[in-house]
Amino acid sequence: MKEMYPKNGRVILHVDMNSFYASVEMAYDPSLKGRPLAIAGNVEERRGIIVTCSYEARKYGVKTTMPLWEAKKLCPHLIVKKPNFDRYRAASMGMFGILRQYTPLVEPVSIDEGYMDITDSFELGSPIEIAESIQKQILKQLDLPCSIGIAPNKFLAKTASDMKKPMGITILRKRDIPAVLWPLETNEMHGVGKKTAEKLKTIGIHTIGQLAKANEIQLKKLLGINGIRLKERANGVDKRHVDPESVEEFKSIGNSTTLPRDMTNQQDLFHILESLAETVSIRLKRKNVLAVTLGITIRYKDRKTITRSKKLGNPIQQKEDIALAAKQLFLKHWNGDPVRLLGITGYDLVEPDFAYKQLDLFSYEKDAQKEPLIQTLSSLREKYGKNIIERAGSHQLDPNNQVGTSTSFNKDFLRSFSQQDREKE
DNA sequence: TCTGGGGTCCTAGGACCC
DNA sequence: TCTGGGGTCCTAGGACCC
Repeated sequence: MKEMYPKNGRVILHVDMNSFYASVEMAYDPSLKGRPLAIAGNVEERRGIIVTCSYEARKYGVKTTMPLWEAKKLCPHLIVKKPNFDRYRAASMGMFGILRQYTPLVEPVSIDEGYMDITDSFELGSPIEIAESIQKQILKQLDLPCSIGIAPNKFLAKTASDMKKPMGITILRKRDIPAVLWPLETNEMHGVGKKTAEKLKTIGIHTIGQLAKANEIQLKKLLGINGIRLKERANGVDKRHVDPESVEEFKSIGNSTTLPRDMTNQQDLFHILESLAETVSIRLKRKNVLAVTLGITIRYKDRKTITRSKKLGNPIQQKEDIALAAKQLFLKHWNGDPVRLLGITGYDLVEPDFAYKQLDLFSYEKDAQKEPLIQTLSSLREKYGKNIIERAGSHQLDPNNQVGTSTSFNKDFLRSFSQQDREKE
């Protein structure tokens, strides 16, 4: 087995849950199995779209991101459910807990997929045996299907896991690339979307094989550094490591919502901003970070979308501070047209003791900002920062902010977890 | 009856400093 | 008096992914 893999090479798995949200619902309610099921946001509203759907629904042409009304037209007896994120988070924790039984080198990339580096886990068996064992265990303990890709790097593992669904295990070796990868169109590649595929066509590149042999100067001019990277990937080259820490590093935390109807009234819009600010504040606290930069998103009736952001003097976390900054940005940049979506995002996230030091500098050596559109308690605090210093330094570790590694995870636990979560709200 | 909400990474221009 | 780049920060937007 070992000679299959070069001494310095790695063995990477990509584990990808199949139609995750729909599968979790089926695990909860087995009577849903074998039926066309879709999970959709905004079920009661006019703007619902399909988030995930079962394979039975896909047979009717129902697809992710399709508007709900269109999906119902294609499949009139479609079962539609609202997302239960608590359930999905619990299932996700169970899934990653299982993966960590095989190696600590597990990197979650989203709620339903992750990479593993099993190069040094061969005492557990061959890569295929390990993949089969993982797949069986996830099915047995959580009643959830997944596909697994086995390859010498992340890109190829991700590509491989996509090739057999549901419940597939696929090996993709370097030497398979010309036969398996190169005939495909470029937009089949992870990292190439509609726009990039169109651009590539303008220089005569239609397939991954053509991309693999493309002129680098031309690629760089067309796509920047990303062009070079895509050519490397097309040749099966990807040097990124599996990084178990990356899940802890948040770059931004935000919340946005499409309004039930387009709105023009400033007070109504402010109310929305206040509730978004509250959510963002809760999430910042849960992750135990403060935001140095605050941004808003405004989408107008015609779907034209702008983002505006401002770096703040003080890192913030409280909902009043977030709402204030968001309202200021909104008033400064809103053109008065009907608004379809509003969002608030915190960037440049820092931990409380870092924020404490920052605040120390800011409150004693610098003037507070000079453009208070709205005078509130919060903006006064911004000027006379002492209260904020106490607050920023006082946050405790949130016990909910822990990654689950439970090995005794099973469906019953999954149910009870979600039950508790619901009761809390 | 068009098209959600959570993110990441990259680019590019202007301000500002040296 | 007339002249130059380089580097970094901040902001806005685009592309992509799940």
